[in-house]
Amino acid sequence: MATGRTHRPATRSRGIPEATVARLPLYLRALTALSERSVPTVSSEELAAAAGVNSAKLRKDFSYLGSYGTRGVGYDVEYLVYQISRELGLTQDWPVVIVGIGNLGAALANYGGFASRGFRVAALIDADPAMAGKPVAGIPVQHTDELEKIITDNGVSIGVIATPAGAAQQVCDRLVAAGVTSILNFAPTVLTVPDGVDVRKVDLSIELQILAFHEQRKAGEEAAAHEGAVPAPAGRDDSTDQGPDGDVPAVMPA
Amino acid sequence: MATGRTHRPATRSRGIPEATVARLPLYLRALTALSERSVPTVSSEELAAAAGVNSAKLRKDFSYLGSYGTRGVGYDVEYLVYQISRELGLTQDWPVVIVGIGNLGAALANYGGFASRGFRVAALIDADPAMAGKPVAGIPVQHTDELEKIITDNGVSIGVIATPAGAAQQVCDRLVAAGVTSILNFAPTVLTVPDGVDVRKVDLSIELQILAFHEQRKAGEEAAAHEGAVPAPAGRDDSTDQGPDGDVPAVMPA
DNA sequence: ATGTCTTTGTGAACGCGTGCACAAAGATGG
DNA sequence: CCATCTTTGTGCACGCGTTCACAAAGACAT
Repeated sequence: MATGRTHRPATRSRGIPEATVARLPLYLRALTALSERSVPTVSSEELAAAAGVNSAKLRKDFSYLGSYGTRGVGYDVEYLVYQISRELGLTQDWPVVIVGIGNLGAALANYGGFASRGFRVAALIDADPAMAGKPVAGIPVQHTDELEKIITDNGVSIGVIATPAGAAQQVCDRLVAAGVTSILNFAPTVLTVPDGVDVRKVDLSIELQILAFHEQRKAGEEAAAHEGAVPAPAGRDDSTDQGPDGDVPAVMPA
Repeated sequence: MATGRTHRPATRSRGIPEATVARLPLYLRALTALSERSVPTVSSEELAAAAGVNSAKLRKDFSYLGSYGTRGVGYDVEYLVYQISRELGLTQDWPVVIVGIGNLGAALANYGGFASRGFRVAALIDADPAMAGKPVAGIPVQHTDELEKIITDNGVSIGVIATPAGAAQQVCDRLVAAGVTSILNFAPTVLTVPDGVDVRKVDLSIELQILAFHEQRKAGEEAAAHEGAVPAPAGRDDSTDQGPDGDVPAVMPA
């Protein structure tokens, strides 16, 4: 996963496990696709395949919501779409603000997945005065000075931070002070927030590093297998010989 | 978290738990910051605070890598930076390709966090012929026809998919067929890949939906607390009265 | 050299998440 | 109305991850 909650606040809620909540949007997407194809019912097996999960897990997940299936038949697609939407809170409108309209912020503003699930971009905010008034994705960018007013006027409770790392904590503090209680953070920083505020982070660099780890491991195992030797004790990949390990630190720029 | 592995292949590797691997980049970032401030050593307590985790967890994580600390003193910052970098495979160069140069793809190409950790953008690929040759982030966009050649010529093993959902699986198949074994997927789709290929996904819409769930829960609890009543048995939020629940499905567009 | 003090490294307990396997439920056909 | 067949819902066991709590290890002062 590319994300992780910070600290773990009141995670477990009304008996619905966090892991289940994280999968509900996946089910919802698969169900929406079925709904568009006018499929009336679906079995746990089929839906699980579409969502890429185990069918037993899917059934257990749904059991936390209630008994919405019919034995011998499956689940009613439309009904389940509604139930999951309601459980996730998508039957209401969620105004969000995006702070930091750089490349990423602009991409987020243009992202269709936001609007299509009840999320409405209420405002775009940037610290650069030159950006003010300039429309991005059809919405004029506003200056950071307006942040507090925008939050309160629109009743915004969800904020998206797409600023450079250096500005993220400060922006976060202002968002929280103004009333935001959920934050989606794209800046590569650990945000500190008071209790009761949820933070989820999306960190592109971390995702790539995790992939690199597994990639390196795969390369190491393959090399070992090719040489017909026992797996190297620590999985070193000395194919690019840089001398023995544990020598000069390879420090990275930023 | 915004990400989740698909299916769970050979997760556990050389005894390093997946959860630990996912945190190593976090530690690395904190350590790099300390290194830049020329801090020679750091205790597990300090570093844990900087990374936003529990100190016991951090020590246990490090114990999987080896005994790199000194009791009574802490960890040598430079040495630890090197050890984690090596464990993550960041001491070598990882050429990556980004497929789908829309708003998001362009943002990724410009993202500094890639280059700064040993990841090199080897090529940008898009299906739109009009994009071909156009430079994005200083790199000329190439057409999808060149995909296979680019992969093999550059020895690319990591691919980033930033295409629309409809094209993602097809692009994924071609990447895998050409030799890519790790994929970072930004398209809102479940990708199917053969064994031995790792997929991590970043789904902005899912992250927001998870936040909305907790946001709704918070709102519900607060309302219940204000009325001095027992918490509603199922946490319904009927403030926007739409009649009794379980009625008309509120289907979403896309 | 010896004692004290700090901090690591880890054994052990606990809780959550996952997956198996099956009984219960309902549909469907005779 | 009964038998059969499909599919759900869940009890149970297992394994991973987290956290506590403490012994061992080393630095440092005397």
